[in-house]
Amino acid sequence: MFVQYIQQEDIFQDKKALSSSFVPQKIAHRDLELQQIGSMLAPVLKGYNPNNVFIYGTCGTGKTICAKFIIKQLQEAVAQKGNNLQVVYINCKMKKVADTEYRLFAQLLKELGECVPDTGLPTDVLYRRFFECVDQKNSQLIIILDEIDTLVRKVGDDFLYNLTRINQEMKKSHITVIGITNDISFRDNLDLRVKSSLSEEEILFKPYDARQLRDILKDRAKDGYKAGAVDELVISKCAALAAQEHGDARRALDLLRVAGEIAERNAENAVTEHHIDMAQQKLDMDRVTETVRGQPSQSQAVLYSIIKLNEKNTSQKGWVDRRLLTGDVFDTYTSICKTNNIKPLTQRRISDLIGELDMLGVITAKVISNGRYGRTREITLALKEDILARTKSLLIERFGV
DNA sequence: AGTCCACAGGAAGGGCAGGCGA
DNA sequence: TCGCCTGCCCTTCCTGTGGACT
Repeated sequence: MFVQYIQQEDIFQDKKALSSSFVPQKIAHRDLELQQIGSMLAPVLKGYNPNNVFIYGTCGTGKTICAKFIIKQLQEAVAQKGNNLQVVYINCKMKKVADTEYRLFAQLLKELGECVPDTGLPTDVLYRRFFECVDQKNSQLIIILDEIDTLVRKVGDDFLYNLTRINQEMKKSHITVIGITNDISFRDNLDLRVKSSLSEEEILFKPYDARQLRDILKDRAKDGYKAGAVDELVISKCAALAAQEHGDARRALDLLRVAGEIAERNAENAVTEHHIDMAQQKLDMDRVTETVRGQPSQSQAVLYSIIKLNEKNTSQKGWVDRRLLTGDVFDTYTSICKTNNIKPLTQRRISDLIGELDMLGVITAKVISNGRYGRTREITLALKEDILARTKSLLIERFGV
């Protein structure tokens, strides 16, 4: 069964180079930004304390990769001088890892080599242990908090205040925070007290254009694919598609990699434009179905009721009020619960679940006012036809027709 | 100008599971 | 074993809201 697979010629040279988390030797079109971050962190080399740095920019603009790239170089330079520098990278979006204040500090302690239980300790105990651990190390500590806006939105900005305040109490060490966020207005929403204690520096990453994406893809394809496996046309197409998605380089790399996987699976030795189209479809499909599958059954029931109502509305002939409102969704949801023997949640909770589905990009929910007929949310599905059909069949499997 | 609707969404707290230390 | 702590999911209660209607 595997003979064919083994005999088949590999089109990848180093697949890791096509992953968005791979840090390349050279980062194209980010010279200025790299220089800015570098100069902000450079005081570490002379034993001074750098300011906190905040990096803003939409998805796939190279924020994380640039931060990691500079940190790597800084670590090498610091090692040459014989100073002490520790770096901890934490993605605040990682569920069950750093999505609460407790988990963030538990994770920081774990990264510093301390043993901490996942739950059970009072948060102030964790703070004390963290403080003691950092101060004992007698070194500079750089904490990179990726997607920091997610955590602030969830638990508030107190932890940032506490994190920066620790510096005032420590005698031998110093903490620098590098916050990375997609939310341009992140800083404006911070508490004044936090803003002043952060005294941060800011850098904005602009989205890549199609030409810049093409250069990035070319570099990566050179490392990732064997010679002749991808041509200029294929790369241009990937770049153009990703440029439409707000210049997202991560998306461009995913497209290029998945297209290669599809070609490989079809036993072809080169990636074509057709493979890119298939890759795009697959990426969209995977994102949605995985999201839906990972939701709790109550959320799935809410989504199913939205799909059912949407279908009912579009199948009706003549003029009908096609708007889908929270109340309608709740009614359908309760009947689905009834037939499936699930205890229905309250309307208040369903309102939150609708908001969560909106955040996930599966639906769009806009608050509207119908005058004396009340204020509600107008809900529309945000799925393409083929993905909707797949999602529907997934939910039918779960709840029946 | 005031009323009213159908919610949105904030705040508080309950119940549960699970860990720690005495 | 018990009390205290955590996170998480949920309910209950409440105030706020925008615009059609009176």
